[in-house]
Amino acid sequence: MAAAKVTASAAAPATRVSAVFRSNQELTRLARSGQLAAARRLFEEMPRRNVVSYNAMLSALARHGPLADARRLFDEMPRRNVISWNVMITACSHHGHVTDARELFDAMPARDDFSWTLMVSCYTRAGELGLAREVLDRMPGEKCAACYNAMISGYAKNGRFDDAVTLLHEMPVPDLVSWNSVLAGLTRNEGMSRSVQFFNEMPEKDLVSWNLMLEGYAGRMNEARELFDRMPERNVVAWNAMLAGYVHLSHMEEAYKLFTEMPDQNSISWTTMVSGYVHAGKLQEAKDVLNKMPFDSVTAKTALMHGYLRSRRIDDARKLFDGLAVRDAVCWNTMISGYVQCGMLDEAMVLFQQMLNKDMVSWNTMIAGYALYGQMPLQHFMHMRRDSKRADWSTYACCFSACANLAALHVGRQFHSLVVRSGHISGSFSGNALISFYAKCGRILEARQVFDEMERHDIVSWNALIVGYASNGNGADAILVFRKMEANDIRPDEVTLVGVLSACSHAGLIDEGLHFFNSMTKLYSLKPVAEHYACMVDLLGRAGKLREAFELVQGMQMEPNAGVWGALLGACRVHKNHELAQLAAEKLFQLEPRKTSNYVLLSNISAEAGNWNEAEKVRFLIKERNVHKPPGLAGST
DNA sequence: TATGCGTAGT
Repeated sequence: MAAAKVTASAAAPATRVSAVFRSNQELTRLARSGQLAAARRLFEEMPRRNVVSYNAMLSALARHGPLADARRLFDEMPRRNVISWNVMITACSHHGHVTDARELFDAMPARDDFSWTLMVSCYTRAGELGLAREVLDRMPGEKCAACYNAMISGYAKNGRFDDAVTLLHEMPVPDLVSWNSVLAGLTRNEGMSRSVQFFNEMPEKDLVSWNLMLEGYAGRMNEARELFDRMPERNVVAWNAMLAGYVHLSHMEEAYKLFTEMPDQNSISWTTMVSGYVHAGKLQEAKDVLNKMPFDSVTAKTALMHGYLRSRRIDDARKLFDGLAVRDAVCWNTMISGYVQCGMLDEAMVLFQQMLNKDMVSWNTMIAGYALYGQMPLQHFMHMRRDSKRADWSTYACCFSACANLAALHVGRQFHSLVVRSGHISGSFSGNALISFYAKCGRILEARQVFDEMERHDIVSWNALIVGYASNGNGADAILVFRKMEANDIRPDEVTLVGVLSACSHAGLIDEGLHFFNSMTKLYSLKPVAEHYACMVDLLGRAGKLREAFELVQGMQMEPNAGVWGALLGACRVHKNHELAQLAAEKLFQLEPRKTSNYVLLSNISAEAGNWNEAEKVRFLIKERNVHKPPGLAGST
């Protein structure tokens, strides 16, 4: 043995190096495609490993395994280079472990442009824009464009367009990616009128810019088509955006026509078709498309699995799941949630325990499932959560939000006592979730008690209490808390104002509401967003001032969203304004073509107005557009 | 060879 080793190393170091090289390539491939088990096996079997082997294995674990495993490998590595550190930071960032990411960033011996960019995007992803900006500003020398872009898209995603544009102009050479980041924020959050304006002002445009605009027109196919025809060139992404538009409207004939006309279809085009048929309730067609699909795609199979599960065809779904070569978190969660919705909690639990990379959705699904069926093996969950100790606050937060959404007061109380015993109450995360939980369950006094017992209050704590009072119809107390918050020198944010405005609305404080709304910008330098307009429409609507409400909507700087039209529609119902209801409903159907409650509301308004023809027409629309009731309420189908 | 994901699935 020893002799053979000596000969090998003396004979041809070059071949040995290339063997490691080849193994590394294979390892990288397995890591990329998510074949974690195979990657592990190869890594274990490799007679020699270099830093690249370790990095490849680390990135496989970072992307597809539990964070703890990645960390263990990172700590065991004989040698690390800057990429090892960067991969580890990425892993922490993806799992929401921002503090760990920062500790690594501070500890690393040398940083490259990548590291700085990673840290900025880690913070923006967590909504910590201030900290992200500090990192960007601290970056020595000439800052790279990617780092600026991470910050710009962080601002844009959070609706801070002025900051995004300001930073864009501070860049030595703003590239197209920077412009496109802002445009992406606009098309996804602000509606199209502002996007069009920005798009026209862009110094140059590429395919990404055009495609973002197309994506923004989703469901408004006349406008989309017009833009599509105007494009100087089209790639598969553009075609896919058009396809998604038709699919979004459940116009599957048109989608299919487009699909056959496309110059080339990629895996996303096929997946879009599969999911389109699934949402249209056409499972056979979905299955046919999937079978013809020349790519192996977890995403497409997950879509069909979802369809089966919605029709309670558990065995068909499970067969698909078992046949998957690569399983990511989404497909696990889909299968687990399918079991939960069918009341098969034991099966759900078995899968949940087998799942390696559980995320928030997995935990939420299981906890909500047990809460739904009135059981909750609390200790069991807490034991299981040991594998990622540091995320304990998030477990509690997610328990509380599950309980709150289900109004599971009793179970939530049990969690509360567990939190107290485990000492996690001091952190504001679980405390804030607890406030919201009690408030959502209508126990505002208990919410208040939690708030009073907390050591420190951040903006979220104050907001939770204000919104809590408001949603429980106690507008006066909400405003009292708001005044106290101001007295404590805490600067209100957008959420605070949503709470305050809805408090005024619930309490019938019209003048106060108008005052807060009109002085938002001046007093708190907050620009009203769609949610604030929705509150004001609600406020004016409740007071019977429908005309003022409608004028407010027409004067909006941004595209009114579904919340705004929904508030108007609700007000129309109370005050029996049939014409305006019709208009608001039309807008809602465009924005949320699949939401049953909108159709039902309009149908009811028409019926109450004695307009039976109209009511019948709306019911027909529901059938024609294949609008589905949400799963769980669907009964036996 | 390894790292900041334009479009798809919970």
